[in-house]
Amino acid sequence: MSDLFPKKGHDHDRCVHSALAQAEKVCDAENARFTDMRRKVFTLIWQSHKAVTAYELLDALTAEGQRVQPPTVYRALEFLTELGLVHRIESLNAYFGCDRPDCEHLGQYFICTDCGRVAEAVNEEMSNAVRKAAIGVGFTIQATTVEIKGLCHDCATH
Amino acid sequence: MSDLFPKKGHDHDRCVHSALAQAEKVCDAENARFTDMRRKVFTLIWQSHKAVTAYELLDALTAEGQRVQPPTVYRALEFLTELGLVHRIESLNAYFGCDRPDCEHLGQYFICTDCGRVAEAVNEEMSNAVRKAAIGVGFTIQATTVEIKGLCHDCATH
DNA sequence: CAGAAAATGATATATTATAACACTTCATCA
DNA sequence: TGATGAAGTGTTATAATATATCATTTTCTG
Ligand SMILES: [Zn+2]
Ligand SMILES: [Zn+2]
Ligand SMILES: [Zn+2]
Ligand SMILES: [Zn+2]
Repeated sequence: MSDLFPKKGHDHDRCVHSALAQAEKVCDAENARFTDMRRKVFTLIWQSHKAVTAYELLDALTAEGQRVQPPTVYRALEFLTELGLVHRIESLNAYFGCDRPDCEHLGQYFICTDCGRVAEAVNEEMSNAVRKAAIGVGFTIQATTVEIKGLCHDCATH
Repeated sequence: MSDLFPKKGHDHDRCVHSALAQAEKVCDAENARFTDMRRKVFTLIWQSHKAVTAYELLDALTAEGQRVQPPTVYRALEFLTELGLVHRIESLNAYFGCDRPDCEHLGQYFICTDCGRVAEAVNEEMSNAVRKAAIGVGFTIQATTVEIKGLCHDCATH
């Protein structure tokens, strides 16, 4: 069994650090500005491996002393999702940080209903099955979302 | 290529009629009451093969002379979705009628971004791929949603 | 028919998201 | 370097989606 969800007690600061570094790189490559606000929102999203709602981010910013309004958060989220640094989980109305922003995004997510963590899958077999199903019915794919809810290995076994 | 979306100019009254008959049967089998309000909401959802929002239903009911409040619509939707007569499309916050309420629901949907129609797929290969991916990462599935957006065959070729 | 359960009505409010316009910051180039 | 336009953020208002709570009505059961 491959590791999809990070191990308990992993060095999460390292996740955040690495995510920030990758984000810098992506922004740089895209000539996009990784402004203070965007960095703050991005960092807040990366506080955990859970998906976080726009208003949770708003509250967190307020708690930090920043008094921002919804549009500010939604603009940052729009920027980050368009660059693929953050993904939106439709069934949760929530956002979480992509840990491989440089890879192709297949839109496949495992969502643990117990611990709340989200993990992105990159599974060719699923993509192929979707593609094949589409061809079979004459459908031209623009975007696909696969949201799989259940129990992560940790939660299922503890 | 198999037909997934109904043909243009098909006899939609027949879709509605058949859907109502199936719904009656399901409710009967489940000892669930297919009340006037539930039937009205169900019928409104079946006015097209598109997904429809709760507030569109509310407006339609109002236009019919019924002055109902949001909870009334949401209750009907909850009832119908729990019985599998209606499905919720997460990425649209909208609901559409299941045309095979007696089959297993795999949660696979094709959504045409041009004409707005939704079609439910029942594709074992996709399900198997999802199941296999989950096993591969030690994930216990509770529910899966596959929402595929793009162009239906009609819209792609016209 | 009485009493309990289920469904709906009604009011209020919570949650999620966007429109519109003003102001500030930043990149660019004359 | 400083005018200029584009990009980003602030601010206010409001739209769109969804639920909590309690009152009333309808239906079922005995
Ligand atoms: Zn981590
Ligand atoms: Zn978990
Ligand atoms: Zn039809
Ligand atoms: Zn179409």
